[in-house]
Amino acid sequence: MKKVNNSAIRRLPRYYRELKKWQKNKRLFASTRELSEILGVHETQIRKDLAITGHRGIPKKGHRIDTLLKAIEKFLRWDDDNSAFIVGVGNIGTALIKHKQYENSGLKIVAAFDSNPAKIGKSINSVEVLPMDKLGNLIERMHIHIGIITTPPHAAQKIANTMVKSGIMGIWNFTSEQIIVPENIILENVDLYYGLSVLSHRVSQKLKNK
Amino acid sequence: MKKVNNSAIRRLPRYYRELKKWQKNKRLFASTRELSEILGVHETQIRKDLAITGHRGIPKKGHRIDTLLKAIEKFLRWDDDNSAFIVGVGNIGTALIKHKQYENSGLKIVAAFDSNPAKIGKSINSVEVLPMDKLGNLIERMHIHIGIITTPPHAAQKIANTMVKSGIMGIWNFTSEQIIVPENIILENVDLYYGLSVLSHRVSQKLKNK
DNA sequence: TAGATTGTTAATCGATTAACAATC
DNA sequence: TAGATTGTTAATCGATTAACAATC
Repeated sequence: MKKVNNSAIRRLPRYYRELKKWQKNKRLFASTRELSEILGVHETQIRKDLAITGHRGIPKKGHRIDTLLKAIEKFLRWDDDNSAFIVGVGNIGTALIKHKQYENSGLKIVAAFDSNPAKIGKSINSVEVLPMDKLGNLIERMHIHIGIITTPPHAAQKIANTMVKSGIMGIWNFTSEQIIVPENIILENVDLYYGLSVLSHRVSQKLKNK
Repeated sequence: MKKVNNSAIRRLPRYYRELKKWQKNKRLFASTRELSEILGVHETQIRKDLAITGHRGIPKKGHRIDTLLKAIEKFLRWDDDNSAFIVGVGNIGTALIKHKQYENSGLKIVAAFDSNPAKIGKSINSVEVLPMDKLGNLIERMHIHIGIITTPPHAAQKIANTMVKSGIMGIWNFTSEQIIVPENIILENVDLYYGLSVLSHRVSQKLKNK
């Protein structure tokens, strides 16, 4: 089993988004040098990252943008069935649902769930909001593999349990709750405040040295 | 100049949040062993991270929670003036404003800005929404050091320019736009979709191997 | 052809983990 | 005291960067 380079996988969508822009401007080739300058990622790093997709560049010209985009899509399995359910239609949940079409991310949010009766039955970008008690059943029936949790933290563990029991394979957790899942379940935690401590620490440091 | 360990700084708030919970449950001491088990961070890692705050644990007992919390606050300068302005009162912006009090993050959002006249004048959690044209002026007058950008991507660079010109020192960018700032400005980019590619890649991998 | 840009191997760097003496 | 837990030094690991031959 060849080991996967998660750092590279995380960076690929950034390249993808930038390349999409270039494509819109009718450019045909991209050199890692230019990507490097704009994205602030080391040139060699980008070459290695692109290498994992199997795409080959042409010396002196760079990478053909159209085939490279396809290679990234293929490598990240954006053509596969990445249907997901989202639970919690608050601000973050709504943001994710609304962003889904113009972020090229390979994710398809097919339904939303909320416990608030005022929200149930409504649609956001044609994603319907359903009552919580349908969650488990629909995961099973629709063979959904990815669950997104954007509820208040206290509700997160219970929802995760339902998801796991119904056959979800990966959970994308936006709450600050430390969710516990069986070992075979893939869990990605998103901490909105992750970078803040570094930012404020460095700003304070700078103020002090003035 | 001793070098700062950014990885450790990013992890400290996680320890902090967990310890706060323990404190609420009237616990007085915390061992790195227990923290390690709950947070899934290596025991030695936690010891090293806590060491940068200068706090010392007691062999056989662990760290006194109350003094440790204070030490983390002090190290991360949460007592300093971390007043910030936020620009863009959409879903993400609103989420950040609403979360501000119960997330212990040392950040104080003191005003919001938006270009939508329908939003101007309103308040979210007693944070007033002001018109965009007041941004630069108020940054200067109120000596704000941190700016948060939660607008659509296309507006981000212009706002960053205004912020920089008015004296902002750190920018927390939630848009997918690659903002360019002078070298002396601290920039933290948040990519909501950062972990998604790894999640969906691993889920696809798993499905294939079934 | 000459030279720009590639892909890859080797070297460096930094972060994580292991080992262990110190100590309440 | 005995032993649990600390803080730190050394070893490992993985990711980043440098160097360079290959090639369109």
